[in-house]
Amino acid sequence: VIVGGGVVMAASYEARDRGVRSGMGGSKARRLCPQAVVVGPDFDAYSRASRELFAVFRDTAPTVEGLSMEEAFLDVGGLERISGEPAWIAAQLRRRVRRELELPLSVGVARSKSIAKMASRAAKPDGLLVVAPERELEFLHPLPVGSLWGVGPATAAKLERLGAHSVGQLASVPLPTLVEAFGESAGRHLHALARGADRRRVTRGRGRRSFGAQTAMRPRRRTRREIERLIRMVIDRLTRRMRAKGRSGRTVTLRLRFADYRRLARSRSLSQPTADSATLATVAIGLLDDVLPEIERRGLTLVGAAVSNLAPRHAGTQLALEPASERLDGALDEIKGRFGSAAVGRGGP
DNA sequence: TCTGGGGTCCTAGGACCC
DNA sequence: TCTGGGGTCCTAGGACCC
Repeated sequence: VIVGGGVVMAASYEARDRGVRSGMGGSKARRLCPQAVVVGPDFDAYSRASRELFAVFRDTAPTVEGLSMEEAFLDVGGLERISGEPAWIAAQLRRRVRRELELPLSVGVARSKSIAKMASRAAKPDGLLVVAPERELEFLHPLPVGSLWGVGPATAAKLERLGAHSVGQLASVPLPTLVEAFGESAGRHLHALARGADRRRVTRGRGRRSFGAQTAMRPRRRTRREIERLIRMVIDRLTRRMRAKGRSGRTVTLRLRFADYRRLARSRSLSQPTADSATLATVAIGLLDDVLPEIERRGLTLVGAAVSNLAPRHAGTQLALEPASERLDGALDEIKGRFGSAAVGRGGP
Protein backbone atom coordinates (compact mmCIF):
# COMPACT_ATOMS: atom_id res chain seq x y z
CA VAL A 1 0.00 0.00 0.00
CA ILE A 2 1.20 3.50 -0.87
CA VAL A 3 -0.46 6.53 0.72
CA GLY A 4 -0.38 9.71 -1.35
CA GLY A 5 -0.50 10.09 -5.11
CA GLY A 6 1.85 12.90 -6.16
CA VAL A 7 4.32 12.16 -3.43
CA VAL A 8 4.57 9.15 -1.14
CA MET A 9 3.48 10.09 2.38
CA ALA A 10 3.68 6.57 3.73
CA ALA A 11 4.24 3.08 2.41
CA SER A 12 3.61 -0.37 3.84
CA TYR A 13 6.60 -2.59 4.55
CA GLU A 14 5.96 -4.64 1.39
CA ALA A 15 6.27 -1.47 -0.69
CA ARG A 16 9.33 -0.38 1.27
CA ASP A 17 10.96 -3.71 0.49
CA ARG A 18 10.77 -2.71 -3.15
CA GLY A 19 12.51 0.58 -2.48
CA VAL A 20 9.52 2.88 -2.00
CA ARG A 21 10.29 5.66 0.49
CA SER A 22 8.24 8.49 1.91
CA GLY A 23 8.88 11.74 0.10
CA MET A 24 9.51 9.91 -3.15
CA GLY A 25 7.70 11.02 -6.29
CA GLY A 26 4.56 9.02 -6.99
CA SER A 27 5.51 7.97 -10.50
CA LYS A 28 8.82 6.54 -9.36
CA ALA A 29 7.10 4.72 -6.50
CA ARG A 30 4.59 3.11 -8.87
CA ARG A 31 7.43 2.10 -11.18
CA LEU A 32 9.24 0.38 -8.29
CA CYS A 33 6.09 -1.29 -7.02
CA PRO A 34 3.47 -1.52 -9.78
CA GLN A 35 1.25 -3.88 -7.81
CA ALA A 36 0.85 -1.39 -4.96
CA VAL A 37 -2.58 -0.12 -3.99
CA VAL A 38 -2.38 3.68 -3.99
CA VAL A 39 -4.74 5.47 -1.62
CA GLY A 40 -5.22 9.08 -0.60
CA PRO A 41 -4.53 10.21 2.97
CA ASP A 42 -7.33 10.40 5.55
CA PHE A 43 -6.22 12.91 8.16
CA ASP A 44 -9.41 12.70 10.17
CA ALA A 45 -8.86 8.99 10.66
CA TYR A 46 -5.24 9.63 11.69
CA SER A 47 -6.32 12.27 14.21
CA ARG A 48 -8.91 9.95 15.69
CA ALA A 49 -6.42 7.09 15.98
CA SER A 50 -3.87 9.46 17.48
CA ARG A 51 -6.28 10.63 20.16
CA GLU A 52 -7.17 7.06 21.09
CA LEU A 53 -3.53 6.02 21.12
CA PHE A 54 -2.51 8.87 23.41
CA ALA A 55 -5.39 8.06 25.75
CA VAL A 56 -3.88 4.59 26.14
CA PHE A 57 -0.42 6.10 26.64
CA ARG A 58 -1.68 8.40 29.38
CA ASP A 59 -3.46 5.51 31.00
CA THR A 60 -0.19 3.58 31.03
CA ALA A 61 2.22 6.14 32.49
CA PRO A 62 1.89 9.41 34.38
CA THR A 63 4.39 11.29 32.20
CA VAL A 64 3.85 11.11 28.45
CA GLU A 65 5.87 13.22 26.03
CA GLY A 66 4.33 13.26 22.57
CA LEU A 67 6.77 13.33 19.66
CA SER A 68 4.37 13.15 16.75
CA MET A 69 0.90 11.85 16.03
CA GLU A 70 1.95 8.27 16.66
CA GLU A 71 5.01 8.42 18.87
CA ALA A 72 5.66 9.27 22.47
CA PHE A 73 8.04 8.74 25.36
CA LEU A 74 6.50 7.16 28.45
CA ASP A 75 8.36 7.44 31.73
CA VAL A 76 7.71 4.15 33.50
CA GLY A 77 10.31 4.70 36.19
CA GLY A 78 8.87 3.96 39.60
CA LEU A 79 5.90 2.00 38.27
CA GLU A 80 7.30 -1.44 39.18
CA ARG A 81 5.11 -1.89 42.22
CA ILE A 82 1.94 -0.80 40.44
CA SER A 83 2.32 -2.03 36.87
CA GLY A 84 5.39 -4.25 36.78
CA GLU A 85 8.78 -4.11 35.11
CA PRO A 86 9.23 -1.80 32.09
CA ALA A 87 9.44 -4.74 29.67
CA TRP A 88 6.16 -6.10 31.01
CA ILE A 89 4.47 -2.70 30.77
CA ALA A 90 5.67 -2.42 27.18
CA ALA A 91 4.32 -5.84 26.27
CA GLN A 92 0.97 -5.01 27.87
CA LEU A 93 0.86 -1.70 26.01
CA ARG A 94 1.44 -3.44 22.69
CA ARG A 95 -1.29 -6.00 23.39
CA ARG A 96 -3.75 -3.35 24.42
CA VAL A 97 -3.17 -1.13 21.38
CA ARG A 98 -3.46 -4.17 19.14
CA ARG A 99 -6.71 -5.23 20.79
CA GLU A 100 -8.43 -1.87 21.26
CA LEU A 101 -7.17 0.10 18.27
CA GLU A 102 -6.28 -2.78 15.95
CA LEU A 103 -2.90 -1.18 15.36
CA PRO A 104 0.59 -2.64 15.54
CA LEU A 105 2.81 -0.80 18.00
CA SER A 106 6.59 -1.02 18.21
CA VAL A 107 8.20 -0.25 21.53
CA GLY A 108 11.78 0.35 22.61
CA VAL A 109 12.62 0.09 26.28
CA ALA A 110 15.79 1.63 27.68
CA ARG A 111 17.26 3.83 30.38
CA SER A 112 17.43 6.95 28.21
CA LYS A 113 15.31 8.63 25.58
CA SER A 114 17.72 8.33 22.69
CA ILE A 115 18.35 4.62 23.20
CA ALA A 116 14.65 3.90 23.70
CA LYS A 117 13.90 5.77 20.50
CA MET A 118 16.55 3.89 18.54
CA ALA A 119 15.38 0.60 20.02
CA SER A 120 11.81 1.25 18.93
CA ARG A 121 13.06 1.94 15.43
CA ALA A 122 14.98 -1.34 15.51
CA ALA A 123 11.88 -3.15 16.76
CA LYS A 124 9.79 -2.14 13.74
CA PRO A 125 7.54 -3.42 12.38
CA ASP A 126 5.41 -4.51 15.29
CA GLY A 127 8.06 -5.52 17.77
CA LEU A 128 9.52 -4.92 21.20
CA LEU A 129 13.17 -4.36 21.97
CA VAL A 130 14.49 -4.03 25.50
CA VAL A 131 18.02 -2.66 25.82
CA ALA A 132 19.26 -3.50 29.30
CA PRO A 133 21.59 -0.93 30.87
CA GLU A 134 24.59 -3.24 30.73
CA ARG A 135 24.02 -3.92 27.02
CA GLU A 136 23.62 -0.34 25.87
CA LEU A 137 27.04 -0.02 24.26
CA GLU A 138 26.72 -3.42 22.66
CA PHE A 139 23.52 -2.19 21.01
CA LEU A 140 24.80 1.29 20.15
CA HIS A 141 28.36 0.90 18.94
CA PRO A 142 27.92 -1.20 15.79
CA LEU A 143 25.25 1.18 14.40
CA PRO A 144 26.13 3.85 11.81
CA VAL A 145 26.34 7.41 13.23
CA GLY A 146 23.39 8.42 11.07
CA SER A 147 21.13 6.16 13.09
CA LEU A 148 21.61 8.28 16.22
CA TRP A 149 18.45 10.21 16.98
CA GLY A 150 19.19 13.79 15.95
CA VAL A 151 22.05 12.99 13.58
CA GLY A 152 20.90 13.66 10.03
CA PRO A 153 22.70 13.63 6.69
CA ALA A 154 24.70 16.83 7.28
CA THR A 155 26.05 15.83 10.69
CA ALA A 156 26.66 12.24 9.58
CA ALA A 157 28.72 13.42 6.60
CA LYS A 158 30.77 15.71 8.84
CA LEU A 159 31.34 12.91 11.35
CA GLU A 160 32.46 10.56 8.62
CA ARG A 161 35.02 13.12 7.53
CA LEU A 162 36.35 12.91 11.08
CA GLY A 163 36.64 9.16 10.63
CA ALA A 164 33.59 8.30 12.72
CA HIS A 165 31.38 5.99 10.68
CA SER A 166 29.96 3.92 13.50
CA VAL A 167 28.68 5.06 16.89
CA GLY A 168 31.58 3.12 18.41
CA GLN A 169 34.07 5.12 16.39
CA LEU A 170 32.30 8.32 17.40
CA ALA A 171 32.69 7.30 21.04
CA SER A 172 36.45 7.33 20.62
CA VAL A 173 36.60 10.83 19.11
CA PRO A 174 37.95 13.17 21.82
CA LEU A 175 35.47 15.70 23.18
CA PRO A 176 37.58 18.76 22.19
CA THR A 177 37.57 17.56 18.56
CA LEU A 178 33.78 17.33 18.55
CA VAL A 179 33.38 20.69 20.27
CA GLU A 180 35.66 22.30 17.72
CA ALA A 181 33.74 20.78 14.83
CA PHE A 182 30.16 21.21 16.08
CA GLY A 183 30.26 23.86 18.77
CA GLU A 184 30.03 23.52 22.52
CA SER A 185 26.49 22.29 22.85
CA ALA A 186 26.18 19.98 19.82
CA GLY A 187 29.71 18.65 20.40
CA ARG A 188 28.97 17.66 23.98
CA HIS A 189 25.65 16.19 22.96
CA LEU A 190 27.22 13.91 20.34
CA HIS A 191 29.93 12.89 22.78
CA ALA A 192 27.30 11.89 25.32
CA LEU A 193 24.99 10.13 22.83
CA ALA A 194 27.78 7.85 21.61
CA ARG A 195 28.33 6.77 25.22
CA GLY A 196 24.66 6.17 25.89
CA ALA A 197 24.77 9.07 28.34
CA ASP A 198 21.60 10.93 27.39
CA ARG A 199 20.39 12.68 30.54
CA ARG A 200 17.26 14.29 29.08
CA ARG A 201 14.13 13.65 31.10
CA VAL A 202 10.70 12.77 29.77
CA THR A 203 8.59 15.91 30.09
CA ARG A 204 5.06 16.82 29.19
CA GLY A 205 6.35 19.13 26.52
CA ARG A 206 5.75 22.80 26.01
CA GLY A 207 2.86 22.64 23.61
CA ARG A 208 2.74 23.94 20.11
CA ARG A 209 5.10 26.77 19.14
CA SER A 210 3.93 27.65 15.64
CA PHE A 211 1.40 27.12 12.89
CA GLY A 212 2.50 26.77 9.30
CA ALA A 213 1.26 25.99 5.81
CA GLN A 214 2.98 25.68 2.48
CA THR A 215 2.36 24.76 -1.12
CA ALA A 216 4.81 23.37 -3.63
CA MET A 217 4.69 24.02 -7.36
CA ARG A 218 6.58 23.57 -10.55
CA PRO A 219 8.86 26.47 -11.41
CA ARG A 220 7.57 28.92 -14.01
CA ARG A 221 7.33 32.65 -14.38
CA ARG A 222 4.89 34.17 -11.95
CA THR A 223 3.66 37.70 -11.64
CA ARG A 224 3.76 39.44 -8.31
CA ARG A 225 -0.03 39.22 -8.21
CA GLU A 226 0.08 35.45 -8.57
CA ILE A 227 2.61 35.15 -5.76
CA GLU A 228 0.49 37.38 -3.55
CA ARG A 229 -2.48 35.13 -4.22
CA LEU A 230 -0.48 32.07 -3.19
CA ILE A 231 0.56 33.81 0.03
CA ARG A 232 -3.06 34.68 0.81
CA MET A 233 -4.13 31.11 0.18
CA VAL A 234 -1.45 29.68 2.45
CA ILE A 235 -2.15 32.22 5.20
CA ASP A 236 -5.87 31.48 4.98
CA ARG A 237 -5.24 27.79 5.51
CA LEU A 238 -3.10 28.40 8.54
CA THR A 239 -5.25 31.02 10.21
CA ARG A 240 -8.28 28.76 9.82
CA ARG A 241 -6.47 26.18 11.95
CA MET A 242 -5.30 28.85 14.40
CA ARG A 243 -8.81 30.12 14.91
CA ALA A 244 -10.14 26.60 15.31
CA LYS A 245 -7.66 26.18 18.14
CA GLY A 246 -8.26 29.65 19.51
CA ARG A 247 -4.66 30.72 19.08
CA SER A 248 -2.95 33.86 17.82
CA GLY A 249 0.64 34.82 17.15
CA ARG A 250 2.91 37.82 16.68
CA THR A 251 5.55 36.72 14.20
CA VAL A 252 4.83 35.83 10.61
CA THR A 253 7.45 34.12 8.45
CA LEU A 254 7.39 33.93 4.70
CA ARG A 255 9.20 30.87 3.37
CA LEU A 256 10.25 30.37 -0.21
CA ARG A 257 12.02 27.61 -2.05
CA PHE A 258 13.57 27.93 -5.48
CA ALA A 259 14.12 25.64 -8.44
CA ASP A 260 17.71 25.03 -7.28
CA TYR A 261 16.32 23.94 -3.87
CA ARG A 262 17.80 26.88 -2.08
CA ARG A 263 15.51 28.17 0.66
CA LEU A 264 14.92 31.57 2.11
CA ALA A 265 12.87 32.95 4.96
CA ARG A 266 11.82 36.47 5.89
CA SER A 267 9.96 37.30 9.05
CA ARG A 268 8.36 40.25 10.77
CA SER A 269 7.01 40.60 14.28
CA LEU A 270 3.88 42.52 15.18
CA SER A 271 3.35 44.27 18.49
CA GLN A 272 0.13 42.34 19.14
CA PRO A 273 -0.75 38.70 18.46
CA THR A 274 -3.40 38.05 15.84
CA ALA A 275 -5.00 35.26 13.86
CA ASP A 276 -6.50 37.59 11.31
CA SER A 277 -5.93 36.46 7.74
CA ALA A 278 -5.92 39.88 6.15
CA THR A 279 -3.46 41.35 8.66
CA LEU A 280 -1.03 38.46 8.46
CA ALA A 281 -1.27 38.28 4.68
CA THR A 282 -0.52 41.98 4.36
CA VAL A 283 2.57 41.62 6.52
CA ALA A 284 3.74 38.53 4.63
CA ILE A 285 3.20 40.20 1.28
CA GLY A 286 5.17 43.17 2.54
CA LEU A 287 8.14 40.85 3.01
CA LEU A 288 8.05 40.02 -0.67
CA ASP A 289 9.64 43.22 -1.96
CA ASP A 290 13.28 42.56 -1.26
CA VAL A 291 13.13 38.91 -2.41
CA LEU A 292 11.38 39.48 -5.71
CA PRO A 293 14.66 39.62 -7.68
CA GLU A 294 15.70 36.30 -6.13
CA ILE A 295 12.41 34.72 -7.23
CA GLU A 296 12.90 36.16 -10.70
CA ARG A 297 16.41 34.73 -10.91
CA ARG A 298 15.91 31.28 -9.43
CA GLY A 299 12.29 30.30 -10.12
CA LEU A 300 9.79 29.69 -7.36
CA THR A 301 8.91 26.12 -6.28
CA LEU A 302 7.39 26.63 -2.84
CA VAL A 303 5.49 29.30 -0.95
CA GLY A 304 5.01 28.82 2.77
CA ALA A 305 4.09 30.85 5.80
CA ALA A 306 4.31 30.29 9.52
CA VAL A 307 3.03 32.14 12.55
CA SER A 308 5.05 31.83 15.74
CA ASN A 309 5.49 33.70 19.02
CA LEU A 310 2.07 32.39 19.89
CA ALA A 311 0.09 34.12 22.59
CA PRO A 312 -0.30 32.02 25.72
CA ARG A 313 -3.56 30.19 25.91
CA HIS A 314 -5.89 32.05 28.20
CA ALA A 315 -8.64 30.19 29.94
CA GLY A 316 -11.47 32.60 29.27
CA THR A 317 -15.17 32.04 28.95
CA GLN A 318 -16.00 29.96 25.95
CA LEU A 319 -19.23 30.01 24.02
CA ALA A 320 -20.40 27.00 22.10
CA LEU A 321 -22.50 27.84 19.06
CA GLU A 322 -24.16 25.17 17.03
CA PRO A 323 -23.94 26.03 13.33
CA ALA A 324 -27.69 25.97 12.80
CA SER A 325 -28.34 28.69 10.30
CA GLU A 326 -26.96 31.33 7.99
CA ARG A 327 -27.09 33.73 10.89
CA LEU A 328 -24.11 32.00 12.45
CA ASP A 329 -21.76 33.92 10.22
CA GLY A 330 -23.30 37.19 11.32
CA ALA A 331 -22.95 36.18 14.95
CA LEU A 332 -19.33 35.19 14.44
CA ASP A 333 -18.60 38.49 12.73
CA GLU A 334 -20.05 40.35 15.66
CA ILE A 335 -17.97 38.39 18.14
CA LYS A 336 -14.88 38.99 16.02
CA GLY A 337 -15.62 42.68 15.94
CA ARG A 338 -15.94 42.88 19.69
CA PHE A 339 -13.25 40.49 20.87
CA GLY A 340 -10.90 40.14 17.92
CA SER A 341 -10.74 37.33 15.41
CA ALA A 342 -8.60 35.21 17.72
CA ALA A 343 -11.61 34.83 19.97
CA VAL A 344 -13.50 32.77 17.43
CA GLY A 345 -12.91 29.15 16.63
CA ARG A 346 -15.10 27.02 14.44
CA GLY A 347 -15.97 23.54 15.56
CA GLY A 348 -15.55 22.45 19.12
CA PRO A 349 -16.28 24.57 22.15
C1' DT B 1 17.09 11.19 -3.65
C1' DC B 2 15.57 15.39 -7.68
C1' DT B 3 12.18 16.58 -2.70
C1' DG B 4 5.08 17.17 0.03
C1' DG B 5 3.41 19.17 4.29
C1' DG B 6 3.74 20.03 9.14
C1' DG B 7 6.67 20.76 12.86
C1' DT B 8 11.04 21.67 16.56
C1' DC B 9 15.42 23.44 18.18
C1' DC B 10 19.91 25.89 17.85
C1' DT B 11 23.20 29.60 16.57
C1' DA B 12 24.72 34.15 15.74
C1' DG B 13 24.82 39.12 15.05
C1' DG B 14 22.64 43.45 15.97
C1' DA B 15 19.70 46.68 18.52
C1' DC B 16 18.53 48.00 22.81
C1' DC B 17 18.15 48.15 27.96
C1' DC B 18 19.85 48.64 32.94
C1' DT C 1 32.76 57.25 24.64
C1' DC C 2 39.55 53.66 23.78
C1' DT C 3 33.19 51.21 28.35
C1' DG C 4 32.03 46.15 32.39
C1' DG C 5 28.58 42.73 33.09
C1' DG C 6 24.15 40.95 32.46
C1' DG C 7 20.07 40.60 29.94
C1' DT C 8 16.01 40.57 26.11
C1' DC C 9 14.10 40.59 21.53
C1' DC C 10 14.37 40.32 16.51
C1' DT C 11 15.89 38.33 12.21
C1' DA C 12 18.16 34.87 9.14
C1' DG C 13 19.80 30.49 8.37
C1' DG C 14 20.57 25.59 9.18
C1' DA C 15 19.71 20.91 10.77
C1' DC C 16 16.59 17.54 11.98
C1' DC C 17 12.18 14.80 12.68
C1' DC C 18 7.67 12.39 11.27
